[in-house]
Amino acid sequence: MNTKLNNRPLYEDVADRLREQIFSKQLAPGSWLDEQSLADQFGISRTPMREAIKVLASEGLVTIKMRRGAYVTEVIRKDLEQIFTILSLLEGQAAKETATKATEAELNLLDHLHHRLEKAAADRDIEQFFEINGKFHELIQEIAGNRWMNGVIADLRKVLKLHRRDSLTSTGRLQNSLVEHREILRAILKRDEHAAELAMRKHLERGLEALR
Amino acid sequence: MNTKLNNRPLYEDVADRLREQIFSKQLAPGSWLDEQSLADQFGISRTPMREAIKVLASEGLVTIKMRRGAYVTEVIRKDLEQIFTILSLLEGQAAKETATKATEAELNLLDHLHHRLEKAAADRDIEQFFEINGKFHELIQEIAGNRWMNGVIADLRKVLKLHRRDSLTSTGRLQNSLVEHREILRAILKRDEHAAELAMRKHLERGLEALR
DNA sequence: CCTTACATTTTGCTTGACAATTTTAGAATT
DNA sequence: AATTCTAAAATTGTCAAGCAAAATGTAAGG
Repeated sequence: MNTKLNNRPLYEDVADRLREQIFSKQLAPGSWLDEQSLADQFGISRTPMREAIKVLASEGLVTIKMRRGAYVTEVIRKDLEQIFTILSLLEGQAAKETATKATEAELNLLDHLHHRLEKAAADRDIEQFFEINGKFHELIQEIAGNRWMNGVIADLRKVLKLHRRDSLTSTGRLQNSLVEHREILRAILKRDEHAAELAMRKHLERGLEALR
Repeated sequence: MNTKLNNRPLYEDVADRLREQIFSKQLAPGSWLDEQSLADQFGISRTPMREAIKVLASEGLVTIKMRRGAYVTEVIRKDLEQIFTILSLLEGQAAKETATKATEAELNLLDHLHHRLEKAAADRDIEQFFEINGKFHELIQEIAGNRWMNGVIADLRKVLKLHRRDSLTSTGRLQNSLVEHREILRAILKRDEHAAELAMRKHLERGLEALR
Protein backbone atom coordinates (compact mmCIF):
# COMPACT_ATOMS: atom_id res chain seq x y z
CA MET A 1 0.00 0.00 0.00
CA ASN A 2 2.23 2.76 1.27
CA THR A 3 5.18 2.96 -1.07
CA LYS A 4 7.44 3.79 1.77
CA LEU A 5 11.00 3.93 0.57
CA ASN A 6 12.03 5.29 3.90
CA ASN A 7 15.39 6.83 4.21
CA ARG A 8 13.83 9.66 6.07
CA PRO A 9 11.33 9.86 8.90
CA LEU A 10 7.67 9.27 8.24
CA TYR A 11 6.65 12.55 9.79
CA GLU A 12 8.59 14.42 7.12
CA ASP A 13 6.75 12.65 4.35
CA VAL A 14 3.52 13.35 6.15
CA ALA A 15 4.51 16.99 6.54
CA ASP A 16 5.11 17.15 2.79
CA ARG A 17 1.75 15.62 2.05
CA LEU A 18 -0.04 17.92 4.45
CA ARG A 19 1.73 20.88 2.90
CA GLU A 20 0.46 19.85 -0.52
CA GLN A 21 -3.07 19.57 0.80
CA ILE A 22 -2.73 23.03 2.24
CA PHE A 23 -1.33 24.59 -0.93
CA SER A 24 -4.02 22.92 -3.00
CA LYS A 25 -6.64 24.36 -0.64
CA GLN A 26 -7.86 20.88 0.17
CA LEU A 27 -7.09 22.15 3.65
CA ALA A 28 -8.14 25.77 3.35
CA PRO A 29 -6.86 28.65 5.48
CA GLY A 30 -8.64 28.70 8.82
CA SER A 31 -9.65 25.07 8.69
CA TRP A 32 -8.97 22.72 11.55
CA LEU A 33 -6.56 19.80 11.33
CA ASP A 34 -8.16 16.80 12.98
CA GLU A 35 -5.22 14.76 14.26
CA GLN A 36 -7.08 11.51 14.53
CA SER A 37 -8.94 11.70 11.27
CA LEU A 38 -5.83 12.80 9.35
CA ALA A 39 -3.80 10.04 10.96
CA ASP A 40 -6.44 7.51 9.90
CA GLN A 41 -6.57 9.02 6.44
CA PHE A 42 -2.78 8.63 6.10
CA GLY A 43 -2.84 5.22 7.71
CA ILE A 44 -0.50 6.19 10.54
CA SER A 45 -0.76 6.76 14.27
CA ARG A 46 -1.18 10.07 16.03
CA THR A 47 2.48 10.31 17.03
CA PRO A 48 4.05 11.07 13.62
CA MET A 49 0.98 13.12 12.67
CA ARG A 50 1.53 15.40 15.63
CA GLU A 51 5.20 15.71 14.73
CA ALA A 52 4.33 16.57 11.14
CA ILE A 53 1.88 19.22 12.31
CA LYS A 54 4.58 20.76 14.45
CA VAL A 55 6.87 20.96 11.46
CA LEU A 56 4.24 22.94 9.60
CA ALA A 57 3.72 25.09 12.64
CA SER A 58 7.40 25.99 12.72
CA GLU A 59 7.13 27.01 9.08
CA GLY A 60 4.19 29.21 9.88
CA LEU A 61 1.76 27.24 7.72
CA VAL A 62 -0.42 26.22 10.63
CA THR A 63 -1.08 27.83 13.97
CA ILE A 64 -1.38 25.66 17.05
CA LYS A 65 -3.82 26.80 19.71
CA MET A 66 -3.38 25.32 23.18
CA ARG A 67 -5.80 22.44 23.70
CA ARG A 68 -7.70 23.37 20.56
CA GLY A 69 -5.54 21.87 17.87
CA ALA A 70 -3.94 23.20 14.71
CA TYR A 71 -5.49 25.52 12.14
CA VAL A 72 -4.23 26.44 8.70
CA THR A 73 -2.79 29.93 9.02
CA GLU A 74 -4.87 32.72 7.57
CA VAL A 75 -2.64 35.18 5.79
CA ILE A 76 -4.02 38.68 5.66
CA ARG A 77 -2.79 41.74 3.82
CA LYS A 78 -0.69 42.89 6.71
CA ASP A 79 1.18 39.58 6.73
CA LEU A 80 1.84 39.88 3.01
CA GLU A 81 3.29 43.33 3.46
CA GLN A 82 5.43 42.28 6.37
CA ILE A 83 6.70 39.21 4.60
CA PHE A 84 7.47 41.05 1.38
CA THR A 85 9.39 43.64 3.38
CA ILE A 86 11.64 40.86 4.67
CA LEU A 87 11.98 39.07 1.35
CA SER A 88 12.85 42.32 -0.35
CA LEU A 89 15.71 42.94 2.08
CA LEU A 90 17.00 39.38 2.09
CA GLU A 91 16.69 38.53 -1.57
CA GLY A 92 18.11 41.96 -2.35
CA GLN A 93 21.15 41.06 -0.29
CA ALA A 94 21.36 37.69 -2.02
CA ALA A 95 21.39 39.37 -5.44
CA LYS A 96 24.02 41.79 -4.22
CA GLU A 97 26.30 39.04 -2.99
CA THR A 98 25.75 36.98 -6.10
CA ALA A 99 26.85 39.92 -8.21
CA THR A 100 30.18 40.02 -6.42
CA LYS A 101 30.97 36.41 -5.69
CA ALA A 102 29.48 34.34 -8.51
CA THR A 103 31.98 32.41 -10.61
CA GLU A 104 31.84 32.66 -14.39
CA ALA A 105 30.32 29.21 -14.50
CA GLU A 106 27.59 30.29 -12.12
CA LEU A 107 26.89 33.39 -14.18
CA ASN A 108 26.45 31.09 -17.15
CA LEU A 109 23.94 28.99 -15.25
CA LEU A 110 21.97 32.11 -14.37
CA ASP A 111 22.10 33.32 -17.94
CA HIS A 112 20.98 29.96 -19.24
CA LEU A 113 18.11 29.83 -16.78
CA HIS A 114 17.01 33.29 -17.80
CA HIS A 115 17.01 32.32 -21.45
CA ARG A 116 14.70 29.45 -20.62
CA LEU A 117 12.50 31.96 -18.81
CA GLU A 118 12.37 34.14 -21.89
CA LYS A 119 11.40 31.13 -23.95
CA ALA A 120 8.67 30.08 -21.55
CA ALA A 121 7.29 33.63 -21.67
CA ALA A 122 7.41 33.71 -25.46
CA ASP A 123 5.61 30.36 -25.57
CA ARG A 124 3.04 31.67 -23.10
CA ASP A 125 3.80 28.59 -21.01
CA ILE A 126 2.65 29.95 -17.67
CA GLU A 127 3.36 26.76 -15.75
CA GLN A 128 6.91 26.58 -17.01
CA PHE A 129 7.41 30.29 -16.50
CA PHE A 130 6.65 30.17 -12.80
CA GLU A 131 8.73 27.09 -12.28
CA ILE A 132 11.81 28.63 -13.88
CA ASN A 133 11.06 31.94 -12.19
CA GLY A 134 11.35 30.20 -8.84
CA LYS A 135 14.52 28.41 -9.84
CA PHE A 136 16.12 31.68 -10.88
CA HIS A 137 15.53 33.13 -7.43
CA GLU A 138 16.75 29.95 -5.77
CA LEU A 139 19.90 29.83 -7.84
CA ILE A 140 20.76 33.38 -6.82
CA GLN A 141 20.25 32.44 -3.19
CA GLU A 142 22.34 29.33 -3.60
CA ILE A 143 25.19 31.29 -5.14
CA ALA A 144 25.01 33.88 -2.38
CA GLY A 145 25.39 30.88 -0.07
CA ASN A 146 23.92 32.13 3.19
CA ARG A 147 22.22 29.03 4.58
CA TRP A 148 20.46 30.86 7.41
CA MET A 149 19.10 33.41 4.99
CA ASN A 150 18.00 30.77 2.53
CA GLY A 151 16.12 28.97 5.28
CA VAL A 152 14.26 32.11 6.26
CA ILE A 153 13.40 32.91 2.65
CA ALA A 154 12.18 29.36 1.99
CA ASP A 155 9.88 29.43 5.01
CA LEU A 156 8.44 32.83 4.18
CA ARG A 157 7.84 31.86 0.56
CA LYS A 158 5.83 28.91 1.77
CA VAL A 159 3.65 31.17 3.87
CA LEU A 160 3.06 33.41 0.85
CA LYS A 161 1.70 30.41 -0.99
CA LEU A 162 -1.17 30.29 1.48
CA HIS A 163 -2.60 33.42 -0.05
CA ARG A 164 -5.06 32.86 -2.85
CA ARG A 165 -3.65 35.16 -5.47
CA ASP A 166 0.02 35.19 -4.61
CA SER A 167 2.06 37.24 -7.04
CA LEU A 168 4.29 34.29 -7.81
CA THR A 169 1.39 32.79 -9.69
CA SER A 170 -0.30 35.98 -10.81
CA THR A 171 -0.36 35.61 -14.56
CA GLY A 172 -1.09 39.23 -15.26
CA ARG A 173 2.33 40.12 -13.99
CA LEU A 174 4.17 37.74 -16.28
CA GLN A 175 5.43 40.34 -18.72
CA ASN A 176 6.46 42.82 -16.04
CA SER A 177 8.11 40.11 -14.05
CA LEU A 178 10.13 39.12 -17.08
CA VAL A 179 11.37 42.64 -17.61
CA GLU A 180 12.38 42.90 -13.98
CA HIS A 181 14.26 39.63 -14.19
CA ARG A 182 16.14 40.93 -17.20
CA GLU A 183 17.28 43.87 -15.17
CA ILE A 184 18.36 41.73 -12.23
CA LEU A 185 20.34 39.46 -14.50
CA ARG A 186 21.91 42.36 -16.36
CA ALA A 187 23.11 43.93 -13.10
CA ILE A 188 24.52 40.64 -11.85
CA LEU A 189 26.31 39.92 -15.13
CA LYS A 190 27.83 43.40 -15.00
CA ARG A 191 28.77 42.54 -11.42
CA ASP A 192 27.10 45.74 -10.32
CA GLU A 193 26.16 44.75 -6.78
CA HIS A 194 24.27 47.92 -6.00
CA ALA A 195 22.15 47.71 -9.13
CA ALA A 196 21.50 44.03 -8.54
CA GLU A 197 20.28 44.68 -5.03
CA LEU A 198 18.03 47.52 -6.15
CA ALA A 199 16.62 45.57 -9.07
CA MET A 200 15.78 42.61 -6.85
CA ARG A 201 14.15 44.83 -4.24
CA LYS A 202 12.11 46.60 -6.85
CA HIS A 203 11.09 43.25 -8.29
CA LEU A 204 9.71 42.13 -4.95
CA GLU A 205 8.07 45.44 -4.16
CA ARG A 206 6.26 45.19 -7.48
CA GLY A 207 5.25 41.68 -6.57
CA LEU A 208 3.53 42.97 -3.49
CA GLU A 209 1.88 45.85 -5.36
CA ALA A 210 0.43 43.33 -7.77
CA LEU A 211 -1.50 41.86 -4.89
CA ARG A 212 -3.52 44.94 -4.11
CA MET B 1 6.94 17.73 43.16
CA ASN B 2 6.56 19.43 39.78
CA THR B 3 5.33 22.94 40.42
CA LYS B 4 3.25 22.68 37.33
CA LEU B 5 1.06 25.74 37.01
CA ASN B 6 0.43 24.63 33.48
CA ASN B 7 -1.50 26.88 31.23
CA ARG B 8 0.79 25.93 28.42
CA PRO B 9 2.02 22.61 27.09
CA LEU B 10 4.66 20.72 29.00
CA TYR B 11 6.91 20.45 25.98
CA GLU B 12 7.25 24.22 25.89
CA ASP B 13 8.41 24.33 29.46
CA VAL B 14 10.81 21.54 28.69
CA ALA B 15 12.03 23.37 25.61
CA ASP B 16 12.71 26.40 27.81
CA ARG B 17 14.64 24.33 30.30
CA LEU B 18 16.65 22.61 27.60
CA ARG B 19 17.43 25.97 26.06
CA GLU B 20 18.78 27.18 29.37
CA GLN B 21 20.96 24.12 29.70
CA ILE B 22 22.27 24.77 26.23
CA PHE B 23 22.97 28.45 26.85
CA SER B 24 24.68 27.63 30.12
CA LYS B 25 26.86 25.11 28.30
CA GLN B 26 25.59 22.36 30.52
CA LEU B 27 24.73 20.94 27.12
CA ALA B 28 27.68 22.11 25.06
CA PRO B 29 27.73 22.58 21.29
CA GLY B 30 28.21 19.27 19.55
CA SER B 31 26.94 17.23 22.47
CA TRP B 32 24.26 14.63 22.01
CA LEU B 33 20.82 14.90 23.56
CA ASP B 34 19.86 11.56 25.05
CA GLU B 35 16.06 11.47 24.81
CA GLN B 36 15.54 8.83 27.42
CA SER B 37 18.00 10.12 29.96
CA LEU B 38 16.80 13.71 29.57
CA ALA B 39 13.20 12.58 29.88
CA ASP B 40 14.06 10.72 33.09
CA GLN B 41 16.00 13.71 34.34
CA PHE B 42 12.96 15.94 33.76
CA GLY B 43 10.60 13.34 35.12
CA ILE B 44 8.56 13.11 31.93
CA SER B 45 8.04 10.60 29.13
CA ARG B 46 9.76 10.56 25.77
CA THR B 47 6.81 12.07 23.91
CA PRO B 48 6.99 15.66 25.21
CA MET B 49 10.79 15.44 25.27
CA ARG B 50 10.84 14.67 21.57
CA GLU B 51 8.45 17.53 20.94
CA ALA B 52 10.64 19.89 22.94
CA ILE B 53 13.70 18.80 20.98
CA LYS B 54 11.88 19.51 17.73
CA VAL B 55 11.08 23.01 18.95
CA LEU B 56 14.77 23.63 19.51
CA ALA B 57 15.53 22.12 16.12
CA SER B 58 13.19 24.57 14.42
CA GLU B 59 15.01 27.38 16.20
CA GLY B 60 18.30 26.07 14.93
CA LEU B 61 19.66 25.34 18.41
CA VAL B 62 19.94 21.61 17.80
CA THR B 63 20.40 19.58 14.66
CA ILE B 64 18.52 16.34 14.26
CA LYS B 65 20.26 13.55 12.42
CA MET B 66 18.14 10.73 11.09
CA ARG B 67 18.21 7.77 13.47
CA ARG B 68 21.10 9.30 15.35
CA GLY B 69 19.33 11.77 17.57
CA ALA B 70 19.77 15.49 18.23
CA TYR B 71 23.01 17.40 18.72
CA VAL B 72 23.54 20.91 19.99
CA THR B 73 24.35 23.02 16.94
CA GLU B 74 27.96 24.04 16.54
CA VAL B 75 28.13 27.63 15.38
CA ILE B 76 31.24 28.47 13.42
CA ARG B 77 32.55 31.81 12.20
CA LYS B 78 30.77 31.51 8.88
CA ASP B 79 27.45 31.10 10.66
CA LEU B 80 28.13 34.18 12.74
CA GLU B 81 28.85 36.23 9.66
CA GLN B 82 25.79 34.97 7.85
CA ILE B 83 23.54 35.56 10.81
CA PHE B 84 24.87 39.04 11.48
CA THR B 85 24.30 39.90 7.83
CA ILE B 86 20.64 39.06 8.27
CA LEU B 87 20.26 40.75 11.64
CA SER B 88 21.89 43.88 10.30
CA LEU B 89 19.37 44.10 7.47
CA LEU B 90 16.33 43.25 9.56
CA GLU B 91 17.09 45.21 12.69
CA GLY B 92 18.17 48.10 10.47
CA GLN B 93 14.73 48.00 8.88
CA ALA B 94 13.11 47.82 12.31
CA ALA B 95 14.98 50.93 13.45
CA LYS B 96 14.00 52.68 10.24
CA GLU B 97 10.32 51.92 10.67
CA THR B 98 10.41 52.81 14.33
CA ALA B 99 11.82 56.21 13.45
CA THR B 100 8.81 56.93 11.28
CA LYS B 101 5.94 55.26 13.03
CA ALA B 102 6.67 55.43 16.76
CA THR B 103 4.19 57.43 18.82
CA GLU B 104 5.46 60.07 21.22
CA ALA B 105 4.69 57.73 24.09
CA GLU B 106 6.79 55.02 22.49
CA LEU B 107 9.65 57.40 21.94
CA ASN B 108 9.48 58.17 25.65
CA LEU B 109 9.71 54.50 26.49
CA LEU B 110 12.77 54.16 24.30
CA ASP B 111 14.32 57.24 25.84
CA HIS B 112 13.61 55.97 29.32
CA LEU B 113 15.11 52.59 28.53
CA HIS B 114 18.21 54.22 27.15
CA HIS B 115 18.64 56.28 30.30
CA ARG B 116 18.57 53.10 32.31
CA LEU B 117 21.20 51.72 29.97
CA GLU B 118 23.40 54.76 30.58
CA LYS B 119 22.97 54.27 34.30
CA ALA B 120 23.85 50.59 34.17
CA ALA B 121 26.96 51.47 32.18
CA ALA B 122 27.93 54.19 34.67
CA ASP B 123 27.42 51.72 37.51
CA ARG B 124 29.50 49.14 35.68
CA ASP B 125 26.58 46.77 36.17
CA ILE B 126 27.37 44.43 33.31
CA GLU B 127 24.49 42.08 33.99
CA GLN B 128 21.97 44.90 33.98
CA PHE B 129 23.57 46.49 30.96
CA PHE B 130 23.11 43.48 28.76
CA GLU B 131 19.60 42.92 29.95
CA ILE B 132 18.53 46.46 29.13
CA ASN B 133 20.54 46.36 25.93
CA GLY B 134 18.42 43.45 24.79
CA LYS B 135 15.21 45.14 25.82
CA PHE B 136 16.13 48.23 23.81
CA HIS B 137 16.49 46.17 20.68
CA GLU B 138 13.29 44.31 21.41
CA LEU B 139 11.33 47.48 22.02
CA ILE B 140 12.41 48.86 18.67
CA GLN B 141 11.28 45.66 17.01
CA GLU B 142 8.01 45.74 18.86
CA ILE B 143 7.33 49.30 17.77
CA ALA B 144 8.21 48.44 14.17
CA GLY B 145 5.55 45.75 14.58
CA ASN B 146 6.53 43.21 11.94
CA ARG B 147 5.71 39.92 13.62
CA TRP B 148 7.34 37.76 10.96
CA MET B 149 10.51 39.79 11.18
CA ASN B 150 10.52 39.68 14.94
CA GLY B 151 10.20 35.94 14.88
CA VAL B 152 13.17 35.57 12.56
CA ILE B 153 15.28 37.94 14.64
CA ALA B 154 14.39 36.15 17.88
CA ASP B 155 15.38 32.78 16.45
CA LEU B 156 18.67 34.03 15.03
CA ARG B 157 19.58 35.76 18.28
CA LYS B 158 19.13 32.50 20.09
CA VAL B 159 21.52 30.79 17.72
CA LEU B 160 24.08 33.52 18.32
CA LYS B 161 23.96 32.72 22.00
CA LEU B 162 25.40 29.30 21.22
CA HIS B 163 28.72 30.92 20.46
CA ARG B 164 31.10 31.18 23.38
CA ARG B 165 32.00 34.83 23.21
CA ASP B 166 28.95 36.33 21.62
CA SER B 167 29.16 40.07 21.27
CA LEU B 168 25.94 40.56 23.18
CA THR B 169 27.79 39.56 26.31
CA SER B 170 31.23 40.72 25.33
CA THR B 171 32.09 43.10 28.14
CA GLY B 172 34.94 44.78 26.32
CA ARG B 173 32.46 46.28 23.91
CA LEU B 174 30.28 47.83 26.57
CA GLN B 175 31.46 51.39 26.10
CA ASN B 176 31.39 51.25 22.30
CA SER B 177 28.02 49.62 22.37
CA LEU B 178 26.69 52.40 24.54
CA VAL B 179 27.91 55.07 22.14
CA GLU B 180 26.30 53.25 19.23
CA HIS B 181 23.01 53.01 21.10
CA ARG B 182 23.12 56.74 21.74
CA GLU B 183 23.37 57.31 18.03
CA ILE B 184 20.53 54.94 17.22
CA LEU B 185 18.29 56.62 19.76
CA ARG B 186 19.23 60.10 18.61
CA ALA B 187 18.33 59.24 15.02
CA ILE B 188 15.03 57.72 16.04
CA LEU B 189 14.10 60.66 18.25
CA LYS B 190 14.88 62.99 15.36
CA ARG B 191 12.70 60.67 13.28
CA ASP B 192 15.52 60.39 10.80
CA GLU B 193 14.72 56.98 9.36
CA HIS B 194 17.77 56.78 7.16
CA ALA B 195 20.16 57.63 9.98
CA ALA B 196 18.39 55.22 12.31
CA GLU B 197 18.76 52.39 9.81
CA LEU B 198 22.42 53.15 9.22
CA ALA B 199 23.19 53.49 12.91
CA MET B 200 21.56 50.16 13.68
CA ARG B 201 23.37 48.43 10.85
CA LYS B 202 26.68 49.86 11.94
CA HIS B 203 25.94 48.75 15.49
CA LEU B 204 25.46 45.17 14.40
CA GLU B 205 28.42 45.17 12.03
CA ARG B 206 30.58 46.31 14.93
CA GLY B 207 29.11 43.54 17.00
CA LEU B 208 30.35 41.01 14.51
CA GLU B 209 33.77 42.64 14.25
CA ALA B 210 34.10 42.34 18.01
CA LEU B 211 33.98 38.59 17.59
CA ARG B 212 37.11 38.31 15.49
C1' DC C 1 -33.97 33.33 25.96
C1' DC C 2 -30.32 32.70 28.85
C1' DT C 3 -27.81 30.05 32.29
C1' DT C 4 -26.38 25.80 34.48
C1' DA C 5 -25.35 20.92 34.60
C1' DC C 6 -24.06 17.04 32.17
C1' DA C 7 -22.19 14.31 28.29
C1' DT C 8 -18.92 14.14 24.50
C1' DT C 9 -14.86 15.19 22.07
C1' DT C 10 -10.08 16.31 21.67
C1' DT C 11 -5.66 17.41 23.23
C1' DG C 12 -1.44 16.54 25.81
C1' DC C 13 0.82 13.09 28.03
C1' DT C 14 1.91 8.30 29.87
C1' DT C 15 3.35 3.57 29.53
C1' DG C 16 4.90 -0.30 27.17
C1' DA C 17 6.44 -2.40 23.15
C1' DC C 18 8.97 -3.43 18.83
C1' DA C 19 11.43 -3.35 14.25
C1' DA C 20 15.14 -1.06 11.90
C1' DT C 21 19.34 0.86 12.64
C1' DT C 22 23.30 2.48 14.61
C1' DT C 23 26.85 1.96 17.98
C1' DT C 24 29.74 -0.88 20.91
C1' DA C 25 32.54 -4.34 22.19
C1' DG C 26 34.70 -8.49 21.35
C1' DA C 27 36.58 -11.99 18.37
C1' DA C 28 38.93 -13.26 14.38
C1' DT C 29 42.20 -12.30 10.86
C1' DT C 30 46.12 -10.17 8.58
C1' DA D 1 49.30 -4.17 16.84
C1' DA D 2 46.05 -2.81 13.45
C1' DT D 3 42.14 -3.93 10.79
C1' DT D 4 37.98 -6.32 9.69
C1' DC D 5 34.15 -8.97 10.91
C1' DT D 6 30.42 -10.18 14.05
C1' DA D 7 27.35 -10.48 17.49
C1' DA D 8 25.27 -7.91 21.45
C1' DA D 9 23.39 -3.65 23.27
C1' DA D 10 21.40 0.66 22.78
C1' DT D 11 18.62 4.17 20.36
C1' DT D 12 15.37 6.09 17.22
C1' DG D 13 10.96 6.19 14.97
C1' DT D 14 6.56 4.38 15.23
C1' DC D 15 2.55 1.98 17.06
C1' DA D 16 -1.15 1.12 20.38
C1' DA D 17 -4.19 1.77 24.18
C1' DG D 18 -5.58 4.70 27.47
C1' DC D 19 -6.44 8.63 30.68
C1' DA D 20 -6.99 13.36 32.93
C1' DA D 21 -7.90 18.02 31.95
C1' DA D 22 -9.99 21.21 29.05
C1' DA D 23 -13.00 22.67 25.55
C1' DT D 24 -17.26 22.00 23.14
C1' DG D 25 -21.88 20.72 22.51
C1' DT D 26 -26.39 19.72 24.49
C1' DA D 27 -30.23 19.49 27.32
C1' DA D 28 -32.73 20.90 31.33
C1' DG D 29 -34.24 24.58 34.33
C1' DG D 30 -34.93 29.32 35.61
